[in-house]
Amino acid sequence: MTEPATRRARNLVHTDPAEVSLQDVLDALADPVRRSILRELSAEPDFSRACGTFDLPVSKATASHHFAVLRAAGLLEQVDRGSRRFNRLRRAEFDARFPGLLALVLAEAR
Amino acid sequence: MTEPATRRARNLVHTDPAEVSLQDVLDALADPVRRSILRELSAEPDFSRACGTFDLPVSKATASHHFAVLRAAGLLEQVDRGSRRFNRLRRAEFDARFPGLLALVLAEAR
DNA sequence: GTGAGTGTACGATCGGCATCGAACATGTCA
DNA sequence: TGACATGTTCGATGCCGATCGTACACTCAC
Repeated sequence: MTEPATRRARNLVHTDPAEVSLQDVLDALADPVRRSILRELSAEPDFSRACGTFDLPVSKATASHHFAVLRAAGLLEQVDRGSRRFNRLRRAEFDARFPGLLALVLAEAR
Repeated sequence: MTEPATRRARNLVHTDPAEVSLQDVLDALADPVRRSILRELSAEPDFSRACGTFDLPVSKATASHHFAVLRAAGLLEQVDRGSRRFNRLRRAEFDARFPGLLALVLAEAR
């Protein structure tokens, strides 16, 4: 672990999937916009998509809120590169905590 | 399939778990009262518990609402016996539609 | 430095859902 | 028939979360 380079990165706090409650996870996954983020994220390599590159039917402010909820639920990891924030789906860790749940979301039709 | 005996039983409509959307299921499972119903139900034989026998922190009207939501989500089957309505957890059918999901709910601590 | 691009924080609004009491419907039993 | 028990329906209420516009913070390139 090296020191975070930028100031933004220092304020980025993550939640360990192992410490997330089922309640929080279900609340996070109950929103269709958030599930679409997870599906879109699962289709490409880790940290290849910044928040702003997602095609979402909501405003920039709302999208930011959804990313924060997903991060707090232990569903994704984010890193700052330049002025952008890149995302990674925490497949293994999350699946270890809630086996099969992520698969259901990613398999959802649409 | 025989004809329903009572009038109430004739108005009892069920939802096939195979036709339930992930959205509806997540909405149903996002409520802690509903999850407690499922857990309590899983601990005893099928159709051994009537709606009124559950120890829930809500009024009679609200409890009735929760049972209706669970039934609509394909999570439980109900039969009328006398003036009571007995419940069965649709383990196999639901697990076939959403593998692993019910297990997570039943394993929830509390 | 300035400017543009990216993302967050803040405050306000809005809609939907959980909740309730009361009335109603149904069924059982005396 | 009456009294009682079980469960649903109805209308109203209150709260929480999704949503937005705006302002702000940060980073990079020039």
